[in-house]
Amino acid sequence: MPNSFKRTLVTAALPYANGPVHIGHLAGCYLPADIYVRYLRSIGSDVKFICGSDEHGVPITIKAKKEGITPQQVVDKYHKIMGDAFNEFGISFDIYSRTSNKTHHQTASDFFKTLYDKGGFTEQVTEQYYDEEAKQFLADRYITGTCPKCANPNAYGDQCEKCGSTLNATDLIDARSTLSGSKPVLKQTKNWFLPLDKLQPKIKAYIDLHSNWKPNVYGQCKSWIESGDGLQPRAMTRDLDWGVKVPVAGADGKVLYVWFDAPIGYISATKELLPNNWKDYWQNKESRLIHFIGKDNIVFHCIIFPAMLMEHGEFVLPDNVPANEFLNLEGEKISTSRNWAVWLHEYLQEFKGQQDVLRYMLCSNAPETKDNDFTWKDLQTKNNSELVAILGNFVNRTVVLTHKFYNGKVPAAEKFSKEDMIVLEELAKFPSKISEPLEHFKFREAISELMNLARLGNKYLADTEPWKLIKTDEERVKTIMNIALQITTNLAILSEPFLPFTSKKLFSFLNINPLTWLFAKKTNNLPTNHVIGKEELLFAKIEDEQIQLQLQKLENSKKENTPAPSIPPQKVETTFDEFSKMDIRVGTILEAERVPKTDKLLKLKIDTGIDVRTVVSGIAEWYKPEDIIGVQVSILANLAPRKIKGIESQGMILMAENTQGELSFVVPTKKDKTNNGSIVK
RNA sequence: UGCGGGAUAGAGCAGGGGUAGCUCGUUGGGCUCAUAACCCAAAGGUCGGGUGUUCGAAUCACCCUCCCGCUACCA
Repeated sequence: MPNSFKRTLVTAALPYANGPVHIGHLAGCYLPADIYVRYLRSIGSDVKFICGSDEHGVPITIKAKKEGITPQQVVDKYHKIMGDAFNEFGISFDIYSRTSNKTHHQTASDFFKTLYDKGGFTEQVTEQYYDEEAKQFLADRYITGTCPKCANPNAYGDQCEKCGSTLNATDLIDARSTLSGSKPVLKQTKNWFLPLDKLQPKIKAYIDLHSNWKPNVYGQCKSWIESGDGLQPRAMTRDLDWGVKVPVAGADGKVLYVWFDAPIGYISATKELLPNNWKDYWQNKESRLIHFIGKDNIVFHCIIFPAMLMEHGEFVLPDNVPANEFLNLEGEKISTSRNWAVWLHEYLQEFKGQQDVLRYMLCSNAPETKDNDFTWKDLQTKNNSELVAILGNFVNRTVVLTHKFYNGKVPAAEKFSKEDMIVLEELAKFPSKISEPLEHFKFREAISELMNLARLGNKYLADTEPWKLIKTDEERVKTIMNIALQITTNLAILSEPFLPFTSKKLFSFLNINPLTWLFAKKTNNLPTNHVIGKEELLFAKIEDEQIQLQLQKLENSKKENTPAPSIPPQKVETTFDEFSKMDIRVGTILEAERVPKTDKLLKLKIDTGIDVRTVVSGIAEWYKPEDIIGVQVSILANLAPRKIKGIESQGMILMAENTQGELSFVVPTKKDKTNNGSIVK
C-alpha cells in the first residue's frame, strides 16, 4: 500500500435486495474485496470494510406488488438471506448495513440538500408516462409497446431488443404499462439533474489522474467521457414513493434516484460503524477509498459518485476501483430471472463446511481481465488436484510424520544442510511473492503463489525423504521436520486472506494462536517441544456424484425456465376490407446474401410472379443464404418500399415467430400447386 | 452504430520488441510418509487472420474476423 495513506476504507458494491447472492457477485466483488481487506488487516493496516443492502428503486416495488407484500417485507427478507450468507461464507465486513435504515435516510437526505443548496443541480420538467391505475410514474423499462423502427410489438420503453435500437418511451406505438396493462398517459414532472456535462472537465481531470487503474476500468471511463456527446445531465430524483424522500420543497412523491442514494450508503454505513470518527475515513486526505464492484457499476463509481463527492466538496475521491468482469456459469450468462446461477445460500447448505473450496475456485478463476466461466467440473478438479492433493496432502504428511516420529512434539532444527538453506530462502520469499500481486489486485496470481508454497513443501519432503532417513540419520530428520512445520506455519499465515477457514484449522492443527503476516518471516513461531494437535483432513475429495447432482439441478432449472411462454394477446379487431389491402403473394428466393456490417440482415432477390425484386429481411440469425435459394416464401408485396442499410427493400417476407423469438418462413405446403404469384388470402 | 475489454499448448491463464511461460490434464519414470496422494521428466503452441515498421514482432502501427460488455437501474 502506498505509504502516503494512513488508513483505507474498502467498500463492496451494495447488493440489490431483490434476490439472493450468487457466485457471480462473489467472484466479481465480495471475495476479492474480502481477500484484500483480510490481507490489509493481517499486515496491521488501519482498514474498514463496508457493505450493506441496497433496498430502494423500482424493481423492489414491482416485486412487492407481484408477491402481494410491502417493499419493506421484500427487503427484510433478502437483507437477512444475503447478510447471513455473506457471514457464513467468511466475508468479513466490519459492518453490513442497509439503505432503508434511518441513518442512511438522514445521510442521503443531507447530502442531497448540501448539493441542492450549493446549486449543484439543474431542474428540468419533462413529460413522463404515468400509470393511472397503479398511480405511479413508469420507468422506461416498465413500458412496452410497438417499436417504431421494426414493428416489434414487445419493445421496451428504453430499447427494442429485436432491432436493438435505443428508444424513448414516448416513441413507442400503443404504449402499455407492464404494471397494470393499462394505457399510460403523459404527465409533466419536475426532477433534479446532476449536470455531468458541465462537470465533465473536472471528471476528466480526475480520471486522467488514475491511468493506473485496471485497463477495463480506465478504458470504460475514457470511453464515456470522450465518445459521442460526452457526459449528459442525469436525473437524481425519481417519481416514486419507495426510497429517500427528496428533502426540498415541491418534491412530494419524489425520492432520490437509487444510484444517488446507494453509494451514499457507504458513507451511512461507516457512520453507523464509527459514529464518532467516520470522518477520518471519508474526509481526510490521508485516507484511501477503494470500491470493489462488478463491471456493470463502473460508471456509477468512477464518474457519477466521484462527481457527487466533488460537488459536495468535503470528501475524498475513490483512489481505485478494481472492477472485475463477469463470471459465466457452464458457458452461459448467469441469470437471476432464469434461475441460472449457483446461489450462495444453497451452496453453503449443500457443501457444508466447504466455504474455502468455493473461495479457492472463485479466486483462482476470477474474471480479472475478461469474462470467465465457472463449471462444476473445474471446481471438482481444483478441489481434488490442488486443494486436496497439494495443500491438504502436504499438511497431512507433515502432521502425520510429526506424530509418528515425535509424538507430536516439534523437533529442534540443529544443523542446516545446503538443501535446507535453499528451501528456507525460498520460504522467506513467499510473503512478498503473495503480497506484491495482492496490492495490485492480482488475486489469481497471489493465490497461485500460495499454492506454490505448498508445492515447495511437497518437493522438499520428496527430496529429503525423512521416512527413509529416520532409519539412518535421526538428527537430520529433526531439522527436516522442523522446516516442514515452519512451512506449514507459513501456510497457515499466508492462506488467511484467501482461505480463512483453512487457516484457522491449520493454526489449530499446529496448536498455536493465529499469527499475522509479519510472523511469516520468523523462524521461531513453533518453539521446540511444542506439542501440535491431531491430524485431520483439511479438504475432502469431491466425488463425481456430487457434481452430477449440481449439473442436474441446473438442467432442471433450465427446463423450468426456458419456455416462459408469453403469447402476446390478440390485437384489436380488424375488418376483412382492411385485411384485403394486404397483397400477400407466394414467391421464390432466387438469390440471397448477407448485408455487410449487420448481424441480422439478408439481401434477397425474390421472384414474386409479378416481378423479380429485392427484399432486405432480418433473418440472418435463422437462415444461411446458401440454404434458402429456391425456397418458397410468403411476401407482402404492396408494402411501401423502404431503404434499409442503403438498400431499397421492396416488400416484406412473412415470418412466424415463436415465444423465443425464433423466426421461420411461412410457406405453402403444396409446393407444386402454388406457382409464384399465388395470392395469400 | 459508436466505444471499451479480450483472442497465447487439450482446458484455464501469465507475459507486452531479442532462446514462448505457469497451473490442471495427458504420457513415461521415481517414491511409498501421505486423501491411488507426492516428486521428476517428456510430449503438446507458425501466440485469432492479414499487411506494415524493425537487424529482430506474441509484443508496436494499420486492416479484418470472432467472443464479451457498455451506450446510462440486474454483481
